[in-house]
Amino acid sequence: MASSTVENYLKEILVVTLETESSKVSMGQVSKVLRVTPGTATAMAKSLERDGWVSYYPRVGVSLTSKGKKLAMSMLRRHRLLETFLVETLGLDWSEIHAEAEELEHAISEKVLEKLDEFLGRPRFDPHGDPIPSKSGVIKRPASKPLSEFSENMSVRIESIVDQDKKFLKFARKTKLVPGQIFKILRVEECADAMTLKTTKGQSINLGLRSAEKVLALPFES
Amino acid sequence: MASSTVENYLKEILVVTLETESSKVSMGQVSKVLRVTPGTATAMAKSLERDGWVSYYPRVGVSLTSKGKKLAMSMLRRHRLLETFLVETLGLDWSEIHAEAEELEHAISEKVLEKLDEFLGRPRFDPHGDPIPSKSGVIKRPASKPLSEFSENMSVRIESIVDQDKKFLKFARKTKLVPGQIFKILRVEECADAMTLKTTKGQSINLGLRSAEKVLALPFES
DNA sequence: GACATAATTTTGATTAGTCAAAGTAGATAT
DNA sequence: ATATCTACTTTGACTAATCAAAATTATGTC
Repeated sequence: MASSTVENYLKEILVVTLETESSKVSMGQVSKVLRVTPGTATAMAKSLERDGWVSYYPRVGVSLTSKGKKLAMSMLRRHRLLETFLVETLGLDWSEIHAEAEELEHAISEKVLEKLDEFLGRPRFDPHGDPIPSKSGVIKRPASKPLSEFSENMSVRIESIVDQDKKFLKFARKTKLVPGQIFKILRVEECADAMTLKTTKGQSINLGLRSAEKVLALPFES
Repeated sequence: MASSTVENYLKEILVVTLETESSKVSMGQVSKVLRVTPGTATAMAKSLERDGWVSYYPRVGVSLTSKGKKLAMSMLRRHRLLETFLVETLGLDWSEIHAEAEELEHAISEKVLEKLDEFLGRPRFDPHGDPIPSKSGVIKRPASKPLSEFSENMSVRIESIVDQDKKFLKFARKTKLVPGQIFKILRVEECADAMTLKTTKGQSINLGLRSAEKVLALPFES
């Protein structure tokens, strides 16, 4: 049985792996995402390796074993299903579900999760638009890319918000910058580090490119 | 912040306090309900006292401080609301909800609990018929008593099942020995350690007195 | 009152997870 | 190629929670 600490390490290692698209995650990254000192991350890497969750390459980083990946995927599934439940069923605010799911995901059993999945109608995406891994651990990542990479005059459909920063999430919500919404890219000003979007209803939003990197979208054919 | 171990100790101490109706709980009882060795219970009693959750009287036992009682009540509330949710909303089996709620109760926040309470329509009793403490920690214990203490020819209304044993819960469910049901006590045979009940529909059930002690009921005036 | 028994406490040890601070190894720059 | 900087590892220490087994204290019996 993995402790919830182990579950957290594995989940975060998986998330970083998916984000960076490189199989090894450095101890620096691990210690940063888990908010522990580097020494702690190293110590943990060793015991994760001892228990067969990861391979540890000193001074390079860790990569998930298949056993580790399986558990990490299952954690991601729990997390995203719980977030869906918290928003859809209980009506919690979008900006607070992450922390809540973070706690609950370690306590919910496979059995309850299965019932919850059924109750929710087996959703395939969470409220952020991120895909929910299937029971067998398969995850379909749609070919979305950051808003910052689209060019002027394209229409896009928001897919997900990568960032978990509370303030940004609140802003995103207020401006309807949420999964499913359609926008047209009015202007992209590389030199001014900004872009302008327009909703289908004509409202326009100014977005720094830094923030635009955090919003994934698909091209939208109208 | 109390660890979930502390939460468990306090909750179980509260449950024993309510059951035995005496304010001090001996270390023997504590070590039994929490399935730890006596030495562990003693060590824990000291640190619970250090942190202001209980008063510890060496060689006598512990009693909850008001701070400890408050947290313990809140745990009981979480537990019972979660059990209600697991049965009512997710349709889990009566016999498996206890263990599930035991895990989830440490992970659910006040905010989510509040939303859950609202979603469930602010129930006042859990699926076992046990009262759910209010947010402020008030609990109404109905004046029910064990089936074994009723006499022949009385009609009773089942209030709750004290035991958490899986097999017994399954049996209880099958024979409709569940909260709300009405039975007539046909016979009580102290010497044979058994009693016979009859449902309103005429079916009869044989119950050992040992088991009858675990079923609480109220006299029922028809 | 002395002795056996049961309950409780002490003691010594272990594991998981953590930090601070000192040490080491690679990469980078001059 | 040497010095420096940064990332990583090691070391030593701490807390929470636990157990096993020895020591202690009540309790009840004769």
